[in-house]
Amino acid sequence: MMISTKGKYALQTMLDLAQQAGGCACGDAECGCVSLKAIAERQNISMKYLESIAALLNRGGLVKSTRGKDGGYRLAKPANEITVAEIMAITEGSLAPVSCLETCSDGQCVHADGCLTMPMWQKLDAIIDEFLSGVTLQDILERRI
Amino acid sequence: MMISTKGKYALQTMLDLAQQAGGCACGDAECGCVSLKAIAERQNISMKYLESIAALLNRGGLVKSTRGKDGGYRLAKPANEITVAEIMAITEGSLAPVSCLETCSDGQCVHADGCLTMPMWQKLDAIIDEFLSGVTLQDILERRI
DNA sequence: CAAATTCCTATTGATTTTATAGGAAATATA
DNA sequence: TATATTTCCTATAAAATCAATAGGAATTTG
Repeated sequence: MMISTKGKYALQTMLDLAQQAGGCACGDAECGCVSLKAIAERQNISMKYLESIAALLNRGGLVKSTRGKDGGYRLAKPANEITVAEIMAITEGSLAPVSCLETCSDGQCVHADGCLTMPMWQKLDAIIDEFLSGVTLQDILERRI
Repeated sequence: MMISTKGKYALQTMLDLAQQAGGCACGDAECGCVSLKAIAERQNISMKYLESIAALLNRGGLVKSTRGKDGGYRLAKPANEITVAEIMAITEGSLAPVSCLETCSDGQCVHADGCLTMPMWQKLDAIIDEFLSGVTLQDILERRI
């Protein structure tokens, strides 16, 4: 499996934030602050687990957080500027199809020269990245894909 | 990671078999029988682990085996008719990018109707399969990719 | 001050990966 | 027939990763 529940939950969370934008309890239509509790309930995900995922998205700059009562998360950019590739890169670390792809790029593989299969893995990696880089949250919400 | 060492070793093994075809110790130019011991040494893989991988390839119909002294494995089809997709399907079970893709196809997911992301995962799955189905052992050996 | 929320660190249980071990069955050759 | 070599089969184990869970500190609103 390429994408674990971590990446899957992260995408669900980002989509939830995009959908709920402007519906914050604070009354400010511009705010769009959504608490993890609300997301966890709607998406049926353990809240404690979601906390660790939200922390990744926060550190990765995809969401902004507000602490304290009535706090929560909101998207750091418009939904049409956030791609699935970004979300996966932050939560899954890497989507490289084989682990040695990164070792190879880093020049750490001693067999890199004679490796017959690396060009194929590199191309597959590029194809996957190209596809996911072309899908934004907006695309998914509008069912354009 | 999408492809574990199991799939990676399986591909190495198949390439090794394709390269050594005809070079069997039995002297028969048509035989091409290669022992796991030889493959394990050349590819630097644990022989006992390779045994379990070879068993998968055998049951999957990609190789044929001969038991006993001077026995070994050989490709069940010409190298230009064996695709990487076949090898991965047999050794990795599935390359589905998310686990729920299969659950969804089986009609077991109760949220399938409203699922926003499934169409994207299905398309990604199709793209990956399409690519790997287009790469044969021969392509890799001739460095056509 | 109370309630709600994010933030932080540590731990745990389950699953998967990556083998290892020991021997049974088959085959070629001397 | 005996021996060496090889595939075949089942069981076990060590290590890594995944998927949470737990407890509380820090922050903010009212």
